[in-house]
Amino acid sequence: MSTETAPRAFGEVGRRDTRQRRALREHLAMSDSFVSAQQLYDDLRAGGDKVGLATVYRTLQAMTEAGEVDAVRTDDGETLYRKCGPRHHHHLVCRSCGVAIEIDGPGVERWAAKAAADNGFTEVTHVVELFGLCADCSA
Amino acid sequence: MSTETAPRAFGEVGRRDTRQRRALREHLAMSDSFVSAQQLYDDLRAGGDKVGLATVYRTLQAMTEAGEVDAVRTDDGETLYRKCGPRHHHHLVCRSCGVAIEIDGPGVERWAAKAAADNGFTEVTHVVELFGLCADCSA
DNA sequence: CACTAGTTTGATAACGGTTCTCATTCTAGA
DNA sequence: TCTAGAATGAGAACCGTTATCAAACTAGTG
Ligand SMILES: [Zn+2]
Ligand SMILES: [Zn+2]
Ligand SMILES: [Zn+2]
Ligand SMILES: [Zn+2]
Repeated sequence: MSTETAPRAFGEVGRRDTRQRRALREHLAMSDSFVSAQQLYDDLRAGGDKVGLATVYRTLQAMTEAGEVDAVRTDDGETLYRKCGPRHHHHLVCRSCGVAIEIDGPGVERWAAKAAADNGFTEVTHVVELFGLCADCSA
Repeated sequence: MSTETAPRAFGEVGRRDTRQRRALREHLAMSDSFVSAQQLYDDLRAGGDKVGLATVYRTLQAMTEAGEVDAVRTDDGETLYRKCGPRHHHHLVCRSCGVAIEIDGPGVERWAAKAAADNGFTEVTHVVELFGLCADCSA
């Protein structure tokens, strides 16, 4: 017998619980700002955690695919990551400090779906993000 | 006297009318699909136009800043360009062939503005694009 | 038409963020 | 305690894009 069951063990991503993944998850859980992989790498190192840059990138990518974190692309091509709530939402992100607010747009979802249907498009995904300067950074 | 007036001469971008810029503009005017700089470069070369890659990038960037063309970023980091109508609009873009339809979303504009205001954000811009498979590519 | 100042071009090097490589380390279950 | 194989990390490779800078070209001027 001994049929293999779901291999998932600890965290959501991957099957093994490593010091590096724990550090990353903890760091992300503490912040409500979007951060880049580089930034995260620097922060972890500064905090005494020994992590490789490749691991940061790999884990972040895996977490994104697993839906554990959200990712947005900045105008200059950097990808920023954030631990978000589980429901579908969009973001209002500060270009200066990265702080983000989750917002939902029920109308946007409907609008997107209708536009897709009206034009015969299938497998449509939408990218809907707001970038600006938060109250603090506006001052 | 002889006060300098607006230096703009021919096209919208830059002040000189060159063979390369003409070729680029013509090519863009003929297509309603989004294309990458690389693609554009290959197409122009294949069509007999001698253009340098740097020039394609430079011109496309300038045209984008001037509002002469629209640009969207794909998931894999490429920037695609398209000659669009003058009014503010969003896009429904085919992931496979690049063909795009201009759509407007009055509700989206209002929603974005309200979210920004409600949260004290200033200088807010929105990125709202729909990606899918067009009717042809769906088959 | 000839001349020239200053813009534009293009081959190529450099850049920056991200992904790949692969030998070594570590985890989790037996 | 052992071990299979998952995970790590230093550095190389990658890839779209931008910078460099001498040569070519444009658009006025005389
Ligand atoms: Zn989110
Ligand atoms: Zn801010
Ligand atoms: Zn457009
Ligand atoms: Zn809009």
